[in-house]
Amino acid sequence: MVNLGAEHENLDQKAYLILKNMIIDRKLLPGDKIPQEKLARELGISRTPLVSAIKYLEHEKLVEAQPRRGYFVRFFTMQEMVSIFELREVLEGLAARRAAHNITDTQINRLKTFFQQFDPSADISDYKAYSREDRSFHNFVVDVATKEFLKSILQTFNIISFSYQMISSEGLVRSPNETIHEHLSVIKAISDRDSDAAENLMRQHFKKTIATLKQDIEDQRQDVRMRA
Amino acid sequence: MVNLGAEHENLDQKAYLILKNMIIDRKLLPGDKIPQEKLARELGISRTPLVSAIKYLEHEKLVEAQPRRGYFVRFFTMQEMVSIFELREVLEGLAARRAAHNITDTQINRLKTFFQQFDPSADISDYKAYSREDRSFHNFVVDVATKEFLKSILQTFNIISFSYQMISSEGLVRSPNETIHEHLSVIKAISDRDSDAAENLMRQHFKKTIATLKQDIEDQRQDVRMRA
DNA sequence: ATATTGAATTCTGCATACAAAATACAAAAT
DNA sequence: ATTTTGTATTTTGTATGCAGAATTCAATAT
Repeated sequence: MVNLGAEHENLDQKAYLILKNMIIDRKLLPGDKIPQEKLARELGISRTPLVSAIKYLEHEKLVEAQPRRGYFVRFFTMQEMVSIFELREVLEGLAARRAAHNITDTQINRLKTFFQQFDPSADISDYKAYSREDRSFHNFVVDVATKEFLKSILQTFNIISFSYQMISSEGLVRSPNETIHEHLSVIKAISDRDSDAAENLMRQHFKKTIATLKQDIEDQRQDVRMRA
Repeated sequence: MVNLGAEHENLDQKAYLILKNMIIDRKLLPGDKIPQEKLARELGISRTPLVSAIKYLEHEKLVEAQPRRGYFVRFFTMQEMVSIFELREVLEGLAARRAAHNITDTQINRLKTFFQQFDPSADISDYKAYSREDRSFHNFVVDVATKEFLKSILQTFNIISFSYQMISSEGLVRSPNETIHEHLSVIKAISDRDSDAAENLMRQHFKKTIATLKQDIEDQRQDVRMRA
């Protein structure tokens, strides 16, 4: 018998994934109202599962409810982006620690391939590719850490970070040539199964990003809302 | 005009809070199926907002969906409880750091009143009162830290910890006489606005609890499910 | 020209309806 | 006595219906 455990994926879930992607891909921009009737028609479903999906996203803080007025894609202020990175700092710090503790030899081999395509001593100009690798790398660490709760929370914040691409190019706060050494050192610590180092290095990595973010806010000195 | 900003609280939200309390108060036990029709009738609402509420709780991992079969109050294994405390360690560590940074003089005065009713040198026997104080204290720190995301995530895990009271008496993993000194030292660090110390002490506090939890698991050496 | 009012329209929040799936249970078969 | 089968009942997942709130927009007043 094939695929006994086949997921009965309901419309909620489908609508949820589609909506989420619309936000990530910026088909829906921050501030936009979510047109229930229209969207439901486009997706060929009724409002019921769509509303369900919207409420998932409300819980993830990607969407904001205005009672009796509707649901809107959320704005994030720079200050909120700092909060998100602070959360990622401690959560991915924990993930790195768990990963160092749990990782298998096979996973170590895979881990060591991350960022191999980039030469740290040269000028890394393909921001898009680097950004993609960055995202995969962080997701991989979380996967290895393998704690359900941690994973589900982090997915949300990861998405927020990366979906706000306008912070700077391709969602990267700092340049590849600056971060690649940090990435490589985290990879080394996890591969060495050194939990303490893994957590500390990951946190340092984020602390530096947060410092840069805060500096950017200082430099701009406006109450900049993060519309493109 | 009075209470202009009155919240238009919808039935979703009401049902959500009621359900959550039913789980915390153990009116609904882990493993129990959530009876939609019956509950809706009891609450005097239709299934629509109730299902909405249930799905909130599913997202918070307090409830588990079995497609086409219904929703069930989740079981947590001891291992999962350890994961939850690991999360609380890093998240409340961050909260303590932020609290030390943000706290006002008024808040410091309030903070210092926590645990005053207990004498650290005597034998603290009222576990129930201590447990309540413990919970208020942790919530207060999170409130002072005041970051929306952090707060909303932590509320969930706090509730999971405390709703699983059977771990030991009143949800306390360790005895009051053991933890009160740690609580007082966290209070001091935050009052002194020493961010680093606040984070470290809070993390140490949790690390010890986690160690005790793990030891308990060793001692029991069974795949104990956490039904009362 | 701008502000105000009020009817027409749209949309939300909730209840209800209903088909398909799951469950319970009784009767028949082993 | 246990297992199997078939039927009745319950419950889920989704669509639809509807009252009332919000919004729009044109007509009137300032």
